[in-house]
Amino acid sequence: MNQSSVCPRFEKGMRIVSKRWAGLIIHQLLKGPQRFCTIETALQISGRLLSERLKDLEHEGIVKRDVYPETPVRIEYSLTDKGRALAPVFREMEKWTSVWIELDEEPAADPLTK
Amino acid sequence: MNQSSVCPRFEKGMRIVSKRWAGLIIHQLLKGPQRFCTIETALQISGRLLSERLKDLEHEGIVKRDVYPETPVRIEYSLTDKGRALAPVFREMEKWTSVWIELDEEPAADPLTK
DNA sequence: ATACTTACTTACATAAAGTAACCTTATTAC
DNA sequence: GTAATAAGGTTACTTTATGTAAGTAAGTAT
Repeated sequence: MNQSSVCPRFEKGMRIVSKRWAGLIIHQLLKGPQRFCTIETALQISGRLLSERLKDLEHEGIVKRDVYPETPVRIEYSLTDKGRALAPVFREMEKWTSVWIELDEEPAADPLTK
Repeated sequence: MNQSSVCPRFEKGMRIVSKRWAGLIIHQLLKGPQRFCTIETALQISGRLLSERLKDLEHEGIVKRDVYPETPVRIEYSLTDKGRALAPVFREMEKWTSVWIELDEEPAADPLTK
């Protein structure tokens, strides 16, 4: 007895992409393949969660993990076709945020911006 | 010293919209104004969380709450302009899920669908 | 007065996220 | 050989968010 009127695929997709950090990680990887520490620094996410989330996304077929046995070892994360197919979603999201999102004064470092 | 390379507006927007249930609620309201119990049933979300999330979204200027003192009282939730402006994001998301999301067999109620 | 409906709240258990310290493999520095 | 550094994690622990169930408040309807 499923009362839900929401498309189950949409629901599942939303669960994957809107999980905390997942969207920002994908958005970051849309800029190109990157290694662990680069993403960690860019998003200010902890290693623990980045590791966990990258595993989730790899498991969902959105992220690909490549090991280059150089010295020191280089591990690059990139998007699969499925991941890259999310680009339009994020483009629209960027449009929306640039029009509708205001930052509450917070920087406190540059009073001239307000 | 903000090392983050992500646009703060994008980050903030993502936090709002990708919070658990927020996206599904907005998507649901894109179909038109609805009352509490309708959303509750459609999304299979608990009253506790729906109440909390609607308040968040109202606070962010995405959702509007209208009280009609009928009998019994009717309270309708709808999207503001800011909320409706998210439509293209969800359209792209729908496209992505319809192409890339597979449902793992789960229904168990209708074996003919597999 | 009692019951019913809608729209919430409260209280409590569980799960996820955040933080910090530690581990592993390899490489160079002393 | 021992220490120090670096990448890419993992473990242990605290805090916050989510899920579940039961309860409340206002306004009828009987």
